[in-house]
Amino acid sequence: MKTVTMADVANQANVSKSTVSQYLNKRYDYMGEKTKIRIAQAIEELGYQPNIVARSLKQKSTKTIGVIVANILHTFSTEVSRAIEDACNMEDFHTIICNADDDPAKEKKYIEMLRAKQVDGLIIFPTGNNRELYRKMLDEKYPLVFMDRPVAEIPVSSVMLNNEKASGLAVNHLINNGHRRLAMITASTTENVSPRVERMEGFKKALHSHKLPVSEDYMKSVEPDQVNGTLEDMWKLDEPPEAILAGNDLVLKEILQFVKQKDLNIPRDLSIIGIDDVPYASFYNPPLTTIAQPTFQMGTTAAQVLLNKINKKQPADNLPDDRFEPELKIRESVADKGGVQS
Amino acid sequence: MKTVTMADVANQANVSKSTVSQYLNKRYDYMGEKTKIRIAQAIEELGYQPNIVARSLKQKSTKTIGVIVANILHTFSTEVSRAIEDACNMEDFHTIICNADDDPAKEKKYIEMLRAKQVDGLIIFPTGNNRELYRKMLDEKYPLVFMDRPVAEIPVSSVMLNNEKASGLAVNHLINNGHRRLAMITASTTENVSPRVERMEGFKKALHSHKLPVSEDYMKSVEPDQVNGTLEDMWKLDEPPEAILAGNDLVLKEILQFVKQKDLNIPRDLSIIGIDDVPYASFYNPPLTTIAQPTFQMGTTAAQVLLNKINKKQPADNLPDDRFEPELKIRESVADKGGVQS
DNA sequence: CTGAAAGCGCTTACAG
DNA sequence: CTGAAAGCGCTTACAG
Repeated sequence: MKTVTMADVANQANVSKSTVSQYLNKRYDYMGEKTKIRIAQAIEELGYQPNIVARSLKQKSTKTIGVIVANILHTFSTEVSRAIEDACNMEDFHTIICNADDDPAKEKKYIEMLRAKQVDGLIIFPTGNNRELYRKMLDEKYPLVFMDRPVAEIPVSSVMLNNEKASGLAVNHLINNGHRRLAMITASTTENVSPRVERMEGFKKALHSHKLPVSEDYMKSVEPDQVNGTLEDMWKLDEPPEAILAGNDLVLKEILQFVKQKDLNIPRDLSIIGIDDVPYASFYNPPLTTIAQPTFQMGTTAAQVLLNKINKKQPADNLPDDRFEPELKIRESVADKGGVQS
Repeated sequence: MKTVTMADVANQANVSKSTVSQYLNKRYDYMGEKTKIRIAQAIEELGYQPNIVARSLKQKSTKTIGVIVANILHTFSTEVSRAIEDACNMEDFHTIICNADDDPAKEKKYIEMLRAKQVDGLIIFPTGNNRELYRKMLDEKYPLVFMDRPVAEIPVSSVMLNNEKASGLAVNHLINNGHRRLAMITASTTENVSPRVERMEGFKKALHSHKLPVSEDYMKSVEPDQVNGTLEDMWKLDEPPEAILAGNDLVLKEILQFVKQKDLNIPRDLSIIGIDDVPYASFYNPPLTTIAQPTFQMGTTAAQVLLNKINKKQPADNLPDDRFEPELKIRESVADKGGVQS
């Protein structure tokens, strides 16, 4: 299994390595027709495949980018990653996806590993706790874009959802259908993960603007494994909520499990809206009303912004953060209690 | 952003590049204590990060493997991929995942791309239509393992499910619960994709062994977008099936959609079992009885077999194909019609 | 139109 | 205990 190299091709074709290289890179400008043919034949006969590692070393570009996802278990992450991959493929870039598992230490390890592998740029769903590292990359002008979350004081372009609006859309829909006692559960906000904070804020604001009371008992930010206990507590209240907004897909799953365990009927006993249009939403019983994120657009945009930075088409992080619009997908998990349609 | 190289570190520490390299590779055998410290300091001060691309070129090993999945939309693929990643991480190997999208042309492109990138080995969920390429890799003794499917006449170790047993488990469970009219739908077998064929075979055999008639009207292998039409046809029969076995997760999804559209009740009107333990199985309404594949084990095994080949611990493809055992997860989508429990 | 030469950033016998 | 030198497989000015 001796590998055939460019030198072998050059020999076989009776030209120099330089010429073979030109040929491979389609710089045919002054190349003789017969030379081309000889080279093509030699490549064919020897079954030559260029060694990209060698090329990368010389060119100082690997034509690949890294993406570090905070947590691959979210459908959001997988969908966005796929969109990034597709967009990169269009431009002949490859993609290496890593899962930080919500662990800043892992995130750091992956950033270093990917940079050691000389990826040309990074799209990071930041855990938020590697500020020095982010800062260093910014200072070095290393091509970087954040996804889903910004990082305070690190002015790097970030591709994000309009999170407040996402909650607003849900609250409006619920209120328009006659609901009054609305609850919301998000994942833990202890790390100050901004989408969770913003979604909760949006929830409060929307309640306010409808002149509804905002009760702390109805608003919880907890770890997934505590969602069940949290719901138990709510159900012990004199007035349990009539509707609940799940801050993301993992929370939704826990809520659905609780509903089953309590043998509640959706939407008769409880209306549900989930942020993230989970894959089973349309064929669940009942079909689930959700707030969809435009994952495809978001991934595509992130890839384009990064590729522009890599290609120096865009000098700095001067553009405003992109905020993408959520979309309400009305299905059947919200009861019609005779509210006003807006 | 001038990158700092090993030469810079050597200068700073007043040693040669060789010594720095030794240090980095922890070959401390004869290294002076003060030398070590000087090098460590220099690395620290300069913020030096080794360039893995350069190392790979020299060492002719990238410490990364590629995995080419037939279709990333299957939960099976994503779960197995994650297991492979984890197993590789343990051994300090990286993983690049590519999605062939059931398209042999894409598969070929990825094989070539990954080999050009000098990955040390490949795990392929084969589409089956690149036999010459597979053959070539076998001949070159390039480290390779197949997942999910074998390839006829290409004796490369393949990690697979015991597919016949998977169907058998489902049929037995259904019959034990008093069902008689059993149907099965799998994805298209036109490409001779063996798991689909084997699952259908297993279904037939199990029926036989229970002395039940095998009706062609109840056994269909079609593309996902034809599942709905196929079911419509079955429901026009004088006796539609009482129970249906979904050959994989994508087929299951289509069946569930059909059930909803026809407003059928599971399991009163129709019992369902799906091969692949889909993530929503436990909290669907009703919870879905499934046949689970040991995806974690399968991925881990594939990674280990490949890593062994790469490390030459294992000379050839002499080991028998691994067949992994499916597991019946009894939940609530199968009616109890008073059969005999086995 | 094509080739000789230098160099990308490492590693690795080998010499001392 | 450490260094000089060659080489991994390419690309790219530059010369002719």
